[in-house]
This record gives sequence, C-alpha cells and structure tokens, in this order.
Amino acid sequence: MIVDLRRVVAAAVVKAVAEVTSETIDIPSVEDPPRPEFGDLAIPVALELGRSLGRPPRQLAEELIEWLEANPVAGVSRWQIAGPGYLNAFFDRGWVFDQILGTLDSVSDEQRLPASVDTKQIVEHTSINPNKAAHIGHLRNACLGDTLARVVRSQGIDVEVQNYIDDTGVQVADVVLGFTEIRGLDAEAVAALPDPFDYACWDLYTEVTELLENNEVLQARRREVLLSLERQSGPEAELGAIIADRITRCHIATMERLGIRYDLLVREGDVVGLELWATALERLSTSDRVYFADGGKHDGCWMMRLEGLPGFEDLEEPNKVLVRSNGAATYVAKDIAYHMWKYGLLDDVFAYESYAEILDTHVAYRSARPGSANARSMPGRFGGARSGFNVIDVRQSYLQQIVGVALTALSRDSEIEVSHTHFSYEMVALTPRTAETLGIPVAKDDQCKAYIEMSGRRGYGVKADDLLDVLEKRGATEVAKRNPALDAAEVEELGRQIAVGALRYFLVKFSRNKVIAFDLEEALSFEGETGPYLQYAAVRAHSIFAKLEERWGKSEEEVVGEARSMLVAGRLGSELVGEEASELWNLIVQLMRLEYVIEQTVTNLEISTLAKHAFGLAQAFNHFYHRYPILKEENETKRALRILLAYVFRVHFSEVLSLLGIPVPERM
RNA sequence: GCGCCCUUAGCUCAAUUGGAUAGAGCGUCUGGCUACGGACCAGGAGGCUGGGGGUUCGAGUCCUCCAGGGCGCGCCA
Repeated sequence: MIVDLRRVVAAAVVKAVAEVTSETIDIPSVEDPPRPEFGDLAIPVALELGRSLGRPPRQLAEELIEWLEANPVAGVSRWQIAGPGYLNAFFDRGWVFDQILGTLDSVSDEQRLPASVDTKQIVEHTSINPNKAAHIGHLRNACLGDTLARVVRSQGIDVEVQNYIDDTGVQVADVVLGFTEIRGLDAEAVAALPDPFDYACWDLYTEVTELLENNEVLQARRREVLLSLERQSGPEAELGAIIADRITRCHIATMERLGIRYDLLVREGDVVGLELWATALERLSTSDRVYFADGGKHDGCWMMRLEGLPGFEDLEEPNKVLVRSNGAATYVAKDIAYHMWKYGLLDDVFAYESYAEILDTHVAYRSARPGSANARSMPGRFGGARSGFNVIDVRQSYLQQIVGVALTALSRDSEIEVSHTHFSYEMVALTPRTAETLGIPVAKDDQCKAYIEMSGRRGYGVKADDLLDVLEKRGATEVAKRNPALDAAEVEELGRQIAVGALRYFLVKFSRNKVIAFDLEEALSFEGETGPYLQYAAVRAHSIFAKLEERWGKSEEEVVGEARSMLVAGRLGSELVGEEASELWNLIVQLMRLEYVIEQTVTNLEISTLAKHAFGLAQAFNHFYHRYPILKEENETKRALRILLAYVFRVHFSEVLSLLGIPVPERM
C-alpha cells in the first residue's frame, strides 16, 4: 500500500501543539483540501483550539507553522495558513513519488501481520434460509459481507467467514409440506429431482404459502413437521435435510459465481442436536437476565429479561421467550447458543466435514455430528474468536440486540471480553416498473411509490442466478461487439467478469442504511458509475503496456524499469512541477488516500466509502488517460513519468478492485 | 403506543463524522481525437440540503419541535 502521510502529519501537529501551547490533544482531524492550491492535506486544529484557548486561530496557526518549519517532517515540503486558520501541508512530490516507486517492488508480497487466534475475527454473512433460490436481497448481504471480509483481511487480520444455515425452521418445513402434500414426493424422489432445484422450491414455496392460508389442517401438519425437523427424526426430517442440503449447495454455487466463499457453514440442526443450546441455557441460567416463568402469561417458559435495558424501553412485552413451554428453543435462543460458541463461551462440540471444494484452492467446511461419515473434530480450527461482525438486514436489529445482551451478560460473568457487531443494512426492493416487467402485480396505489417490497413467500423477487445470466449475456454481447476477433470462450469469460463487476459494484455503492430500489435497467447499465466503468479504467491501463510491448518489443517490466532509471530520485522533484505535473499529481494524491479510506470503511462499516473511492480513482485515471497520451509523447522524460504513473495506477487500482471482489479483465 | 431508519439537482445517490464555493452518475443541451479502444473525455443548465426554532467562529451533518415515507416490537424464523 502507498504510504499515507496523514498519520505522520497528524503526529507532527500533535507535537507542535504540545510545544507551542503545552496542550495535549488527540489525533487532530486531517482533511483533504477542497482545491489543489490549498495543498495536499488540511488541518483545522487551530480553529478548534483557538476557541478553547480563547485565541485568534490565525495567530495560533502562525505559531504552529513556525514550529513545524523549524522541525521538518519527511515528505512535507512546506506549510501554509489559509482561510480562517487552516494549516495546509504541501508534500515533497519527489520524495513521495520515490516512495511510491518503492512500493512497486514489494506490492505483491506485502507485509501482512501474522495471523493468530487472538486477532481472529468472524464475519457471518449470507445465512439464507435453505428453502428456495437466492434473490437480489441476499446478494446485497453476501456482497457486503464478502467485501467486509476482504477489507478486514487486507489489514492483516485472520478472518473466518461463516454462513449460518437455518435448516430446522418453518421455512424448510413449508417446503417439506409442499413436496409431501402437494407434489406427493418422498425423500428419495426429491433427492432425484433435476436441477435447478432451488427454482423448483421457489415456486413450490409460494404454492404452499397460499395453501397454508386458512387451512388449519395443513397448519397443524406444519407444526408436526417442525417438531420432526427439530428432533431430527422421522421421514420429514430426512426430507428436510435433503432439501436444506440441496438448496445450500445451490446457494454456494450462486455465490461462487460472484467470487464469494465461506470457510464454514454451521447448521442450526447441529446446534440443536449437539445440545449446544442445553449447555448454553445452563450457563445463562446463572445470569440474572434469565429466569424461569412460573405462572402468568409465560408459564413454563425460560425468559430473558430485557426491561430497563437501553433500547428496550416501553415495549409492550418487555421480556423475551427463550424456551417455549413445550421445551423447544426459540430461534433467538439457538442463535445465542451459536454465538456463544462463536466467541469461545462454549466448547467446540462440532465435528466438521469438507462440504464444497472449489478448484483445489478453497474448502468450505460444514458442521456435523461427531461420528457421522466423513466428519472429524478439528479442535481450535473454527469459532473461538473474540470479535466478529454479523451481516444481517436491519429488520433483525431487535434480535441482534438480544443476542448482544446475552453475550454481554455472559462475557461479564466469565471475564472474557467479546466484541459483537451487527453490520446492519437496509433491504432491497424493486422499482414499480421492474416489478411490472417481472410480472409482479402492482396495485394502483403502489404505482407512484418509489419501490415495491419483495416477498419470498409470494415469489416476488429477482432471482440471483437469473440476474447473473442476463448480465453475463449482456456483457458478452458488448465484448463481442468491440472485439469481433475474439473466440467464443474468451468472450464468455469476459462477459462473466463484467457481470460480476457490474453486480458487485451496484450492490455496494449505496450506503448500507439506504433502501435500494432495484431497477433492472439501471443494473444492466455499464456506463457512468458502474463496475464496468472501473474495469474499463483498469483495462485501459493494461492496454497501454500491451501496446508498448507490441510497438517496442519490450515487456512491461522492461518499460517500467527504463522509465525508472530515467527518472533518478533526485531529479523527480523538478519533473513534478508545472501544469501537467499538477494534474498527474492529483492522481497520486488520490492513490495515497487508500489507507485512510480503508480505515474509514472499517470504522464506519460503510463499504460504499471504498466503492466511491475506487470510482474516483477510475475517473482521475480516465482524465489522465485522455489528456496525456503516452505512445505519442516524444519528450522522453514526460513519457517516462506518464508510464510510471500509469503503472502505479494499474498496480494499486487492481488491488482496490480485488478488495471489492471486482475482477480485472485484460480487455473488454 | 414505543423504538430505529430515511427525506440533498428532474431521477438515483455522495459529502472525509462540525469545516473552505454542497459534489457524482443518469437524463437533458453543446462540443471532442485517423485510437494507448468512445463502456471515454470536456463544458452548460439544473440546489432555501422536507419545514420551523436552537447550539457556535462555522450546520446537509448536533439538539428540539413539526410534516411525509419505511421498518421493527410473536411460545415465527
């Protein structure tokens, strides 16, 4: 990663403040100036401090600058006071560019912090009910989660990606009913059904839902099935397991199309079957938060006390049932048990089996019962983290809060500090016109609405695989149009990469707490602020070197090497002045922001920050590309400088795209 | 009833967490190179940041009231 002088500058300012005013301050805010003539970084510290010290900001700023000039900072060439009292820092361009060139040698084997259990973080995402095909809403979850995992991992932290499979819930029970009551199929027959199995279940699920309405007999059957699933005995449980397994494999395959992978799939059935919950309750019952209701409305239930806690004020029902009077644990209770294991508050009782092996490079494991075929215990391998993120939509905030309350109570008692963060995001809906093209009935009242909610139960939604198919086809068409000589296989592969870029960028470019009104036409667009625009910038950077090789017969390495030796370190500063240099410099300054952007992305849990940054980089490069040709340039020094800049961009921009999971095509 | 979220250009969204002249994309209008590929670039028009009050050197951002919209509060998951 390119060195960010932000921290260095901030530290220098802290020291300057201490020396000049004998005040100790926290890390001051360091901003990017709105205009280039204000320098490369702006620190409004004198504005803030001036007030508390009762001194004119500009005067204070002058004293600070005096000190800073007397105690130079490597990389900063000069300071300036501007506006009401900003400290503006101007970088030593030659020094910076020299540093950046240094990163080119080590960028591939960047120094990563050693991974250890102490720093392990668990990112849970996807966690789709295994009863039907994944839709666009699930993709938002998976893309956010996968990108978060990539970003955290890039910080040298060992990330374990988990996907929770709720295979014992009503949603699966409904599809079990569908197969038995509507289709008249048993487990064996269902196992033999052709693909796409998840599509078949999508339709079946809506059929059952309709049938279940006002049908008390069927509703009673569902309760039986549910019990059977939870006990994991009987033909319904066998059928449920087949459904959950087949659907999960479909989901894994869908996500693999987007480059999204998992380390571990934990099945709720195993949490229940291995009595993780029973142990969890034992532990929980010692806490004053958990009690057994004897009499009253919740007679015979185990309850969690929420009243009086922040965030739970004035609820109609202040407490939450954990175990029903019939002895069955609720969903949130099982989730609490799962999270206790996740964070090492319960022993690892699971066995693990290799579930999905992908291209010999990655294995996704799945929880299993000890003693079952192909399963073995793997002590210390999974779970037992001290912190983690749950990527779950905002509607589950209430339940996530309850999990948090349990974890807090337990970690206090056991003196183990656990950090559990709900990475919440808003839902994906459909624009009315997209809903209509999909054949979803839109009521007259809803036509002017900004969006129409999706409904898995009714089958209203955009299936992930359908969308990917359309995008891939469109990508391939566009590639073929521009590259008539390419063979079909390559066109198809490029179409695939473009589809992934388009979809992934689309799903992370919005702030997470904004409802996305999914519009098919907009998502199919490859122009403007889209994934393909970013990919196009990378392709252009690449094609410069391809052309250079074609014309000069020199490899990228040789070309870059020659350019570097032409611009000796000492001379760089003098080359980096003037109008052209200032425009090139803009690109460098933006590249330097990456470290800061990643920091912001993680602390705010806002992936869109990184996405917007990537878009800004692509824009800056396209500007440079258009304005400053390389092959045509005859001045060798200028050409060398541009070559190096294009190369630096290419290397670092590829890194940014890979953080976003966006493939970098060689041509488009 | 209580809680959380949203409201910024015609549309979809940003705005470095309180900083300098509120920026992008789409759409619209005007212009661009025999090419390192036009999935691009340059420029124009387009804003009382939903409304009122407050906090301060400084507010799209914070506090408060109001309006409109969404979500959540189950012995469902």
